[in-house]
Amino acid sequence: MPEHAQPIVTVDVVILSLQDGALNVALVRRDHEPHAGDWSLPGGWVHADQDADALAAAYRILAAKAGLDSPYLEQLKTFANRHRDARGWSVSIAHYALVPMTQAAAPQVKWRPVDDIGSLPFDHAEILRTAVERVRSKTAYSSLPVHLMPPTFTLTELQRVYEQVLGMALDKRTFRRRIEELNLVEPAAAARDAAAAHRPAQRYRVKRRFGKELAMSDRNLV
Amino acid sequence: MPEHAQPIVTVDVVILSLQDGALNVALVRRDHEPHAGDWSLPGGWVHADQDADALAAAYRILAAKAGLDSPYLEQLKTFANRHRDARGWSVSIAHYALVPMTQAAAPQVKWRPVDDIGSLPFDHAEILRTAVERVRSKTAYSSLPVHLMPPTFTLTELQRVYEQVLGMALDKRTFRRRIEELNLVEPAAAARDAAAAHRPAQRYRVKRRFGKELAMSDRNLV
DNA sequence: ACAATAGTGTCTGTCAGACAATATACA
DNA sequence: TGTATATTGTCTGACAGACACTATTGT
Repeated sequence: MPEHAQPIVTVDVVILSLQDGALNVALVRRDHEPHAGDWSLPGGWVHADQDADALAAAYRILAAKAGLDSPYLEQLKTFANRHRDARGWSVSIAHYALVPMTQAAAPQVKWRPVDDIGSLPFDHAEILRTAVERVRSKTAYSSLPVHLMPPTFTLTELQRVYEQVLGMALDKRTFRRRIEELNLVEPAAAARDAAAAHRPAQRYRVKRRFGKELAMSDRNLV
Repeated sequence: MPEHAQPIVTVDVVILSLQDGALNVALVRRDHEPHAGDWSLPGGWVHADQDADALAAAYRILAAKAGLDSPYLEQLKTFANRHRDARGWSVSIAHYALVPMTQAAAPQVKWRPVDDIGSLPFDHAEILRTAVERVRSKTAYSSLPVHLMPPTFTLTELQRVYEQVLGMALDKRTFRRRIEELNLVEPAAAARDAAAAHRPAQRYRVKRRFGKELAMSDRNLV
């Protein structure tokens, strides 16, 4: 067994969703010192007796601290050094989760735009930056943003979400060609937009096999 | 402080190099139980008193257990669950390192082709698989494999290394166009190939600013 | 018919891959 | 000159981006 003092191990989760047309992160108030009462990323100790692995711990934290479920949760990176927590050498196995924009969080959660965050405790600002970079990078060549969508959506709505995540305009023709190549969505029968003074859009849903997976493109989507 | 039993934290390093024209991994014999005497990935406890962060621990392990230095060492993924080590819930912050094919390892190191590994202790086979996947993936759109090269090399040699890492043939014209676009290498003056009955190749070296960095392409290299 | 958004057709410049032509060593 | 590898030129099919045209709804 180890001869050296062992580090503290925690799991933190960057929960991302769309609110008011912008990528937002879920923050919660810290229960304990240090930084008690400050808004921070939800996180917690590994519960060795109940968490099978780090991913399970992240799902537990997502549910317990934010009241959310996620169709896409994965490990981001591990932040481990002697400076990030004044209590000593500590390890945060950081994860990130995408949550559909229609899902309601627990009342203690505050959503904040990822590009307009004040300061966060520990190295949570760096963890958030890393998560947003990862999401933007994956968005460019995969179906990642569909996990931010409601159960059915139009292609125009999906394109808006890609644009909001990437922060840039996309060409309609190219975007639709790519989505078709990914073989990602199928028409959601009979459900059409509410009446409006223009042609209604076809609504789509993500094909079942991409429920928890990603469709990857070998070339860039945008 | 934590109310729950804390996991064990280790750092493991997947050290990759080219040997005999194939991607190889460095294995060492384990000192201690469990699996004492078995060949495994080099790893060890975090030394909270001397390692500033996980990356520093990986560099320490690279030097101390394999006698190597690496121009490219980064975090891979963290393997954390209750099953990987019979002693209990444990965390391995896994890293991977590329080492130039000309660098000699310590005598206790055994190089093994990554596609022909027997069984490895713990989940080291899975860690190795993940590392090789990552390297192949990054090779497709970045300059990663230059860190396997000796100080100077020809473009043909560089192409062979890309091909050996990816396991597929590349088109010469396309490859050279991409490398030029990356603005990655510069001619190594006056150093030309040994005499041979054909035109000698220009030798190149990696530009200084890519010594520890990667050049990324926005499209695929291959 | 008009307005507004959805959806599709198509042109054009760019470029990856293929392949050929030229260059430069030594024998 | 012949052989072998290096290096560069160039053709062609594919396709991303641009843009316009058609489709479909309510007013």
